[in-house]
Amino acid sequence: MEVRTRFAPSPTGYLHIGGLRTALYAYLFAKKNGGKFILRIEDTDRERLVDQASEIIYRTLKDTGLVYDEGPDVGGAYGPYIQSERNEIYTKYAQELVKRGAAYYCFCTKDRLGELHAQCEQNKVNFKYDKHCMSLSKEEVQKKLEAGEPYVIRQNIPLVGSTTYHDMVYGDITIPNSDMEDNILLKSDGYPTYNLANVVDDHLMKISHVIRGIEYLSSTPKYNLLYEALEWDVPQYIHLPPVMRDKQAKLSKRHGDASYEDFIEKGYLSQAILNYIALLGWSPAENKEIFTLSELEDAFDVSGISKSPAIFDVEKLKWMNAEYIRALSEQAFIEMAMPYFKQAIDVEKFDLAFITSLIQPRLEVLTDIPQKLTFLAQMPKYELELYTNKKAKSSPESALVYLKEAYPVLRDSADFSKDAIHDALMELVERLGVKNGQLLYPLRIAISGTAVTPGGAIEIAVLLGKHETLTRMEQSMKMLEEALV
RNA sequence: GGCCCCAUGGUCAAGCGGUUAAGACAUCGCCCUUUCACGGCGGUAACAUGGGUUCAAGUCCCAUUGGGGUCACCA
Repeated sequence: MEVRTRFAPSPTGYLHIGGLRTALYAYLFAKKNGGKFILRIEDTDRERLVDQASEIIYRTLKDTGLVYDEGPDVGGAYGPYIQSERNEIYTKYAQELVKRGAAYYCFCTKDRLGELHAQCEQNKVNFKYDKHCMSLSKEEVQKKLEAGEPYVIRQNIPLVGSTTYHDMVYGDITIPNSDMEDNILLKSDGYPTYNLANVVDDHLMKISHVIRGIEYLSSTPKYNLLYEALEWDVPQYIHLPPVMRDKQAKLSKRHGDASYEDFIEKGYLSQAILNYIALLGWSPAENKEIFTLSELEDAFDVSGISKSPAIFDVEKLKWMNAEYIRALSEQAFIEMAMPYFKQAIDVEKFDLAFITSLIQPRLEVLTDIPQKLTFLAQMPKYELELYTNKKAKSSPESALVYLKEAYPVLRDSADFSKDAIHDALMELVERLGVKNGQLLYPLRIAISGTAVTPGGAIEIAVLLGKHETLTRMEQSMKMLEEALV
């Protein structure tokens, strides 16, 4: 039988990191097994719909490379793939379930349900619908229906016994039937609830493996009762442990936790995010961490899925992101970095390839680029104390001495290439009989005005060019002279 | 609270009855070095607790504790 998995988000906002991981695993499982990956939009809750949320889902899946074989915007043989367009189907099966005695019409008002709730609370017992409307005769039901009374259709759960199923990661799960409720399958607005819709759709769309969050682990027996009532084959189940923000709380929109798009905005690479979340709750058979999507497709296996919650660790994501940034080709890096370059410098004035060679290995996120380059656009005001560095044996006094030595060397250097400057300055170092740092450290400060720069004095001088380098040195020497009088 | 699930360093995790209990991130130290990174080398750091089973338990069973999930006309 062909493997078919699905990702079935509800369009209530951006795509959350946990949701993305679920999509990833469903995608990987399908690809690993030569199957199909399907996208289905679950928009039966008309009140929680968020405009454009579906488009965000399509876009994110495309950006990350999680290409779905069937879906609302790409079509397929089992559509429509948007639940709100499938209402007749759900109604039909809800009625079929009633016919088979697995469901029943319920006309209870909100008021009566409220009373029931209150009673249960008073008696300190768990609320459970009391099957009140099950006692209605066919004729009574028919009469109410004809009178246009609002109704829902509820699942008829057996009062005794228990239901067991096998989950591919959690093993056998058994739930006493008495702990399940007669949930609503079809709402009074005519839309189905998840309880009905997921079963009907997964069956009709021939989903072989249901991959979803652990929040469904204990309600799955209810769905299986529905499959059985309809005489349908129950799919395989793969429930996934949650992605946590910390030990206590799940990653959630409500707490302002970052979404996929937030991470992109913060300078993370799509593939780094994907790679990182792949490892959150799953570990490969071989001891390896950096994977391309297609490598993941190959390596993914259910046996590596963990059962316990995984805490999202931004520090590790940062490290992985840095790995991905470093692995970028020069051209690819420049392309991705361009918007950030433009924030800090005039890109026409600088050798971007050279900047790339300096900055690429020093980056964790793309958004760090501007602050690392601002000193190039304009010489910052700086404190004399910057010249003090114990390891380089540098002080404001020594700085002035060596700057005065370096100035003519640079001024007279016809060739201002990296090699030429390097050789000229090294010659000077040798002539003076000092350590590299004694000369180069203050030079770097003098032309950058910055404690930490991507690259040393020589690289920065090259970047700045001869004219700007000499101008900055003159200014710095002047400042030192005035301060050291 | 009922029911279900889970439990190895700060974090992700390997381990599937016999190991000096991997690896990665983070952290610390050293080396490299003109700052900062990168890179290299090394260190600190874990089987929640108590009972069993067994010649032998991180690995199996039970309990306790802790954590998560669920108990909607939400998914």
